[in-house]
Amino acid sequence: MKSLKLSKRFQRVLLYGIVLATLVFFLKWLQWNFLIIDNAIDIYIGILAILFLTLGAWVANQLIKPKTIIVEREVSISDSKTFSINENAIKRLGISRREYEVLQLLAGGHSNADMASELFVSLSTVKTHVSNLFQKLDVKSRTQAIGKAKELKIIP
Amino acid sequence: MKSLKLSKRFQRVLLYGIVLATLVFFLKWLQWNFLIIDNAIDIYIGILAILFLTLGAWVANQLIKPKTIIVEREVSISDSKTFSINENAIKRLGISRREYEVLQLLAGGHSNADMASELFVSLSTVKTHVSNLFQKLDVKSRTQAIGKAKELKIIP
DNA sequence: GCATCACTCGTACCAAAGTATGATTTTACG
DNA sequence: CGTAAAATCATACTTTGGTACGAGTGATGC
Repeated sequence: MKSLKLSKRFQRVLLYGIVLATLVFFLKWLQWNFLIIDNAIDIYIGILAILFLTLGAWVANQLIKPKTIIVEREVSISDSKTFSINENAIKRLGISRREYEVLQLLAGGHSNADMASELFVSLSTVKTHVSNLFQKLDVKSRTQAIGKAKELKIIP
Repeated sequence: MKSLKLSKRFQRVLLYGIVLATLVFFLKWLQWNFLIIDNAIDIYIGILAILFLTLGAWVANQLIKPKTIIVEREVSISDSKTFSINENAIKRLGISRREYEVLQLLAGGHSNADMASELFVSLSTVKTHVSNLFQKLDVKSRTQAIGKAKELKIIP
């Protein structure tokens, strides 16, 4: 990467050199021509001035470090993107994998029967998981469970 | 603001004009001096070139528009501060004041009996409100009601 | 091999949630 | 003043949620 950059910079410097050389030849030619016409040196100087002025401007434009103005713009990020699961809390409460699945469906508004179908288990199994969850979360209903789970950042 | 900017720009242009005029006088003086020395025109041209090259570079440096880089900085804004109640949705769904109170307690994880105590009404009244809420929110359980109400930004 | 844990399922029972219907009282508005 | 919407309550009923207890299975690790 760095060698490439140096090489590019070298190429640019070479280009400037060639341009300058060409310019010098052009000037010599101009000088030769205008020497014939007397008192035309002012015109010659004018052309020369414009040329070098332009050249200087161009070179400066090429070489000057871009003046950067950094504008910071606040971007609102919804919590849904910022959210990260607090796996620590899950472990601390001793919530198992299956129980966590149930918790997610629970928070999604599914009934026990729905979850049973979704997870291919019986209704009683789901009830057991739910009951165990309530004990671990220290709540007494699914609505409270949802609230607490969100508080603990267990679910989004 | 705009008049100030224009005035500043004008001042700058005026400055450039003065510098140029001074330079022209200087050149004339140089020309006068070097005419005495024969074949010294090359030196004269060299000085002239360097002068204008520098001038061009300087002018370019002054005039180049600063490149503006907008950096978007991600700033997390918590939803709690961003949140505003969507009263429009409440009206659209025809949710009454009392029903909304019930909805808030509902989302807080309270049971029907709890809400009855809290609102000083009977259990059946709460049930009626809850049932009406479900119809208006088009859901079948309190957990779904909470989810939908949050979706619609009716509750935080 | 045995203990432990996660997962599964069943039964039984009670509490709570949810529905349906009807009725009364308040409140707000033209 | 009358009326419509909101709020209240009751009763009866069905469904769902939640608890308690027991029990079988499979995987893991010492």
